Amino acid sequence: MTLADVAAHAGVSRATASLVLRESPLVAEQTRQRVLASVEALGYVYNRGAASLRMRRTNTIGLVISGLANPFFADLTEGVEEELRPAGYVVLLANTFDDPAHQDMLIRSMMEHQIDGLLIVAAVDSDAGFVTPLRNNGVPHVMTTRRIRGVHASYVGPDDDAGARLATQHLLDHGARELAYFGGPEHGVARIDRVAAMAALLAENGLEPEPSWTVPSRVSSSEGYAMARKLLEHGPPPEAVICHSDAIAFGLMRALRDVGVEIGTGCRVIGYDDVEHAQAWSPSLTSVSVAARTMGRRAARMLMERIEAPGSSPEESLVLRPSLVVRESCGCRPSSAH
Amino acid sequence: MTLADVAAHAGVSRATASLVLRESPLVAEQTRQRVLASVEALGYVYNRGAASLRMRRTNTIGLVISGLANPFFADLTEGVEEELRPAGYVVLLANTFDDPAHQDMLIRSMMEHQIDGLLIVAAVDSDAGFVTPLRNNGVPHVMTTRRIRGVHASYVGPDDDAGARLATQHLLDHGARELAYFGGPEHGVARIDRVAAMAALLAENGLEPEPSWTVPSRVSSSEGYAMARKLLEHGPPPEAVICHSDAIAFGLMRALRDVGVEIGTGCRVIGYDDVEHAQAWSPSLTSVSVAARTMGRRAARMLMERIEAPGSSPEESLVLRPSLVVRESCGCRPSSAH
DNA sequence: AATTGTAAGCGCTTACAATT
DNA sequence: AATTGTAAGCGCTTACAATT
Repeated sequence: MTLADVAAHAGVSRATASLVLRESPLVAEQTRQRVLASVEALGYVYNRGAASLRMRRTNTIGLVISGLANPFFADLTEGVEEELRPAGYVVLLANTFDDPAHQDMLIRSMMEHQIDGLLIVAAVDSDAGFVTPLRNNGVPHVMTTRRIRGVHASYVGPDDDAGARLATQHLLDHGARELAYFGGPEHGVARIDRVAAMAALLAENGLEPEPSWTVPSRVSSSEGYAMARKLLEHGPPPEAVICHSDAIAFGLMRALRDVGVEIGTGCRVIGYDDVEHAQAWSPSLTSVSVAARTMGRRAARMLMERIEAPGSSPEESLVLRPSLVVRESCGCRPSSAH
Repeated sequence: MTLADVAAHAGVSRATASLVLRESPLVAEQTRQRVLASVEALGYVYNRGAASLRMRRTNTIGLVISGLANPFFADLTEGVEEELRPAGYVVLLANTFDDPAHQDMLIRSMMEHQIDGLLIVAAVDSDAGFVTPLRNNGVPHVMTTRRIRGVHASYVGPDDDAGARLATQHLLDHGARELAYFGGPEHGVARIDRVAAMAALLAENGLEPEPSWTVPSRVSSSEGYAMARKLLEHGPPPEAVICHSDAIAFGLMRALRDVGVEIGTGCRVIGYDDVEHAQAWSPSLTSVSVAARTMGRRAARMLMERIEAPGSSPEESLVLRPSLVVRESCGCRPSSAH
């Protein structure tokens, strides 16, 4: 069942049939109707692969994510799709599980599928070389969420400096003097930037981050829990802690509960990402919100622009300002929790 | 940069070059090395689209998900990928946002991309006709997680009857007499099956579900919260409630807290899905676990088998038995919370 | 002038023939 | 007998020619 069958059924040439499918104005209304009727009658399904080969464009974009199970990335993925679908693109999704070697494989596989462009949340410990094949083959690409040291490519991500300052300032306003930045991948640029921003703001106030609690971790609630329990064996928590993610904050809060520290007074907690459940937790979690879905949309839009304007377009960087969603865990008592 | 270039560089024909890429044993080791060296030297990237057209097989499978932001489906997606990737498949992902019309579009789009098979978590209110185009065009497909009334297709999903009984029995063992099934899409088969199973088991004990709390809802913590708050205005909660999802349970627990009901004593709560944060919540959430990742793997495997054995294979149905992960919210006090 | 058809080609694979 | 090459074709699109 190919276009040739449709053409035969409608009594026109394959060329004409193709023109009506592509909605060309060159074909007479009568003929158009006839062809469309044949498509319907035969239940013809367009072969986009064949068309892509001929047109040298697949209308497919690759999305490489470091960990889909993280709701932050799931949201981002939804944003990407929302933006790309209406524009006629289809997304090829792949998960690296934060493994750089796997990531290299996936990028290669996507290139073999002739993607028109690539969106990537790079694995935390990516080697800077992962973009080389993309650049060499002129595949438009944009990185999002995570910056990798040494990689120069277009980028859409959160302003980590601003985010960390927002949280730090709020805690200082609460009168806290001992602050820590808890968790996050050790060499991740995000963690490094946020810790630096926090330290800078603290320094302006004659303070410095609590070293024993300013430690890296993997990003999950169970990791946050385990690490917090260990630290709590050696003494009480600092007055306030900013967590690298909401998941880590959930783990930390559970650990604090276990040892009888009251959250918001005994220890002020702020999370990062403003995940859906932050609101339902008790106490509800104050969190730095970076609007994952919006970020996905912006990144997708930037990629499309780069695909349209090939070669010429200079590398660009879009940084989104986060906001602080204030709830209870920092010690505030909002009039209504919801 | 095509295979022809590689062949020219290596001084062989395109046919030979193709044979070495496809790892045919027909070509001499020397020639093989020469071609591989040329591939390397030229930085050649295989065009899988062209090969697919010729071979009439794309090694691509479609995955249509009703809502990726739900961590349950994100896990499932990871399971699917884990299984499919090593087998040489690439997954085309699409999100329906539970919209049947959008779902129909996506399925069509995937068929145009010549997917070798389709895995689908159907939108809750899917029309039974959504499989027709797949069947008509002989596209192997398997449904997972959700069963749609009137649709006959291969399926991998949880045993909702067993899951609901597990939770109900546990609550009965705690001495609870007033039980409710809280939330979930009104016409969803899962909710209907679970409520029926619960009612059956209760009937054996001379009881019936608490009607005022056995109500449908959308699946999110904020919906669970809102609905619970509304019900709590009219009186105290039942002795025990099984929630349609962990997210709903989180919302419910928050609402109970707000009005001063102690969870586990004033009201026993059991969730469904055993999401990661169930463990970190306080109290930690007892939940019916259906192992989303495993389900994804099984569904992927079934699909691959159906692709290998075309036509012949009869429709099949694989049902996975869930387990009850007992924590604190039901009133148990496990020796260690983690 | 408006509409439709011819023919080549996108980058591969593979049956079969040809060469050593 | 072992290895390599020839040529056709997968299902489309599109420049250009041909027809009315």
